[in-house]
Amino acid sequence: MYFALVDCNNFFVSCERAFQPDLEGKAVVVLSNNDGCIVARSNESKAMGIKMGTPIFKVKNLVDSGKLIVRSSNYTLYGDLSARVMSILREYAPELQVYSIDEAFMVFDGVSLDKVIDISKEVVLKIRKWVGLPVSVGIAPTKTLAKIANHFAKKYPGYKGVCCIENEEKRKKALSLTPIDDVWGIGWRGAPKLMAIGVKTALDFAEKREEWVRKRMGVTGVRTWLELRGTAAVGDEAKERRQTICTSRSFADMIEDPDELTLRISDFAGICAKKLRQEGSLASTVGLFMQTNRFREDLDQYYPQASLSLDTPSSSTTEIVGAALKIMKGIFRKGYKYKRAGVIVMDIIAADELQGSLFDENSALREKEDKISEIMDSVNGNGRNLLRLAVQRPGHYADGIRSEHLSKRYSTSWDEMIEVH
DNA sequence: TCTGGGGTCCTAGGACCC
DNA sequence: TCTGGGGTCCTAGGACCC
Repeated sequence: MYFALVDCNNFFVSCERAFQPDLEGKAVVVLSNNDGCIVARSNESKAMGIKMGTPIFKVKNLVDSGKLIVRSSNYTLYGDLSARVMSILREYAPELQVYSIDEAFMVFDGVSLDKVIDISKEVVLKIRKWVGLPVSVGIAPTKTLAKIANHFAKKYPGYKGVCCIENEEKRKKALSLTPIDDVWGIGWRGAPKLMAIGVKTALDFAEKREEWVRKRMGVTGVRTWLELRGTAAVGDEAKERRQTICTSRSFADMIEDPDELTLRISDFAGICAKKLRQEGSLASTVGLFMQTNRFREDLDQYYPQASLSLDTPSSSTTEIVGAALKIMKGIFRKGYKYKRAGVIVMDIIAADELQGSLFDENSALREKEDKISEIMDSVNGNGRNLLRLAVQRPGHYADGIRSEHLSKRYSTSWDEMIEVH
């Protein structure tokens, strides 16, 4: 059994470059929602010492002097290119486990190593040619080792994008060259503790005894330990239905006005309802949180949160929005400046699992609402929110989010595709 | 002045029950 | 006033991931 981890290099930056080739070879970063901080870096910007998560204002002088190029995040574009990559991988892999927007494990059971390597090489060339993105592949008997192999494939051009850890000798060599904080599953909090007691490389860690690991790092630590030793212990997390869906944003400005906040929260709730319907899911509980600006120590802080159970699991926009606003009425306090809020839908079940409740007097109304929601979905495609509930001001959501360096919607808008091709 | 968003899993501790 | 022990369930918070 082999896992081949396919990972797009500097994904968001590479997506920008795919449609704007003059960005090749330059230091480029992509910003988070709201143009807040850096969430993707090209190799050139990494080499300049720019760290993940840096607030953009801290490198303002580099931007102003033209040494660093900035793009707002364009999730429509990234989502579209991701889908193209995944569909190519599905042509080659007997089983594909999509791990995130830019990563997937191809799972090969009973396929020879030579064949796995050949396929991986072909995948690298094909994605480069057909989607325009550079990808790397790491092959190994466990996912954690595949991650490490992938790291080598990215770091050393000699591998031409494909690196394989297939025997004991290579495994030990690779682990001895991997710092403990580069290991998947060992976070930035855990690594310093391990370093302090002399565990500096992945190999140091893998050679500890199981009880030693369990005592210090619990069951998750043991899982990583097993994987590093060649025993697969990480399952397919993506396969299961999502258990919560959250839509949250920071606001460009702080909000005090409850009417204003009502509009934003309605938007978030509406997006949650739409995501539920897209997945064929229903939520039983709706949660809401609001936060003041934690960086403003001069202002009073308030971080309320609460949730509400629905009588019947639902994915209706009106019901989810209604619940979120009801919670808001309960936790809103005047006099605070809110910087962030979010709606979470929880206790999710499959829509076809729902047994009609005899006590649900509103089932006819509910059916009608589902139809209304469906119509809203079909009209609201492509990010164009034309039809909304009365409470949701048209186009309002985009108003509150800063996005000053946005690339065009190359892959999803006709006008802009014509412009490119 | 400006500081992301969306997930999962595990654990400790409280509530409650017998 | 004393005040066991074990089980389950729930929740908050920590830690990790991209």
